[in-house]
Amino acid sequence: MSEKPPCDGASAAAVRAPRRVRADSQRNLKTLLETALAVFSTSGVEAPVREIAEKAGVGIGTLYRHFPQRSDLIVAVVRKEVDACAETAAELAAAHAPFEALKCWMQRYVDLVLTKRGLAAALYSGNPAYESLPAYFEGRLLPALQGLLDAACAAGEIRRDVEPYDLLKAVAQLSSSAHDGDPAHTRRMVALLIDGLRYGAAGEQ
Amino acid sequence: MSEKPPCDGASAAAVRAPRRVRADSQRNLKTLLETALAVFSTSGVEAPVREIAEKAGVGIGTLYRHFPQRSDLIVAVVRKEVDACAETAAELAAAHAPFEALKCWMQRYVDLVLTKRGLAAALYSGNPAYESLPAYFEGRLLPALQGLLDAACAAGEIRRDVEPYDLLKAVAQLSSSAHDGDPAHTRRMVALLIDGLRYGAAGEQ
DNA sequence: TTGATAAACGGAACGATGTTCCGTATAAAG
DNA sequence: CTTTATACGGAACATCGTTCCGTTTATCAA
Repeated sequence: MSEKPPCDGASAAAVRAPRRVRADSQRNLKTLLETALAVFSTSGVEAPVREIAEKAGVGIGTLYRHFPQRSDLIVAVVRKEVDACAETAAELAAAHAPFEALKCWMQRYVDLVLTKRGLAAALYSGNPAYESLPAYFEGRLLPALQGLLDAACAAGEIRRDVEPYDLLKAVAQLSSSAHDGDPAHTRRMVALLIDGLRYGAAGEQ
Repeated sequence: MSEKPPCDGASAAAVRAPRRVRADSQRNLKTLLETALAVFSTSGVEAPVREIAEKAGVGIGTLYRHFPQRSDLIVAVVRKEVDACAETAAELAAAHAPFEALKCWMQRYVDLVLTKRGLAAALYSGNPAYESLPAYFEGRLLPALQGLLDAACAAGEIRRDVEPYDLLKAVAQLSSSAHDGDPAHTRRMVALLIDGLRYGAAGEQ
């Protein structure tokens, strides 16, 4: 058996010392994600991978090292966006009154849906690579919205008979039908929908 | 000016004698449509055009002469399929009792939706080439279903309070959710839905 | 029947795209 | 500083959709 210097106090068997991840690798990964988000928002998800690699100042080989398939990059970007949107909920809840936070977050969610132009095509493409995305959407976004709704309910600012899932879906539908209209209209309609939550609240006037 | 032999008794100006469409051209067009339908049903709409041309025993140039864009071929096949489905309605109405005809046609419609796997992606792709398809669906299928429903209503076999549009959409949804399930389940559920039409009919037992 | 001719055919070639491969560069560890 | 695992870069490949143009052929008039 080959002798290796002890990793630490643990038994020397099995696992070999895992070298730390190279700094440039981490940097490139971060840059690629940011660039891909920017490009996807501008040109849609069907943008060529080469364009993303170039704008990130990185070779195609590097891109493919981090994301073996084009779909992996798309999935990573979407998940990161969803994460960011979900995390916004807590921030808004801490900074505003419950209903105000809810209202702001909904507009944030509209942004999320709006910038994902062309993603629906990928989702419905039958490509197994995207199958996990809808579940991820729900898993992250539902709890976030649930928290906001609970807080607003507890404060007596909104009614209690609305399901987070229904709300999420309704807003998504309002947003997706606006692919040929102006985003301002979508925002107004969503605001109207959310205002509807105040009707019949516990602390009604 | 060049001299041309007179076309016919009409004034010699403007229109020249339009030569008849070549027989091989018509034949190739027909073959291409049939082959494309077969290939799309097997491999999905994302099948390469070259494969279709080869299986049709035709050069790519010929395919592109008839369908300048890949999307043109897809649209043509879909429209032809929709036409065929719509025309089935009249045949079934002539051959069966009203409700039986309705029931059969619905299963025919399920087939139509089922074989169009992956077409949803094209529809939602934002490609303007497919924008006209949903309207064509409604324009052809709604009247067909309307006729079957009217006949069944007149015979007192079903209730009158169901809109053709709602029915079409419901069945499509039942079918599309089956992309990961078995078609048999879809068929049973659709049959159940249609049987629901008999509840509360004029001539109820 | 036989040219003349417009129309259709066939497929090589082009450009774009996703993906692979491998020689080179370099950050981390001793 | 030397070593070495790791990551990088980009040429090269395969596969698309699409274009182009020389060749073939169905139609029509004589």
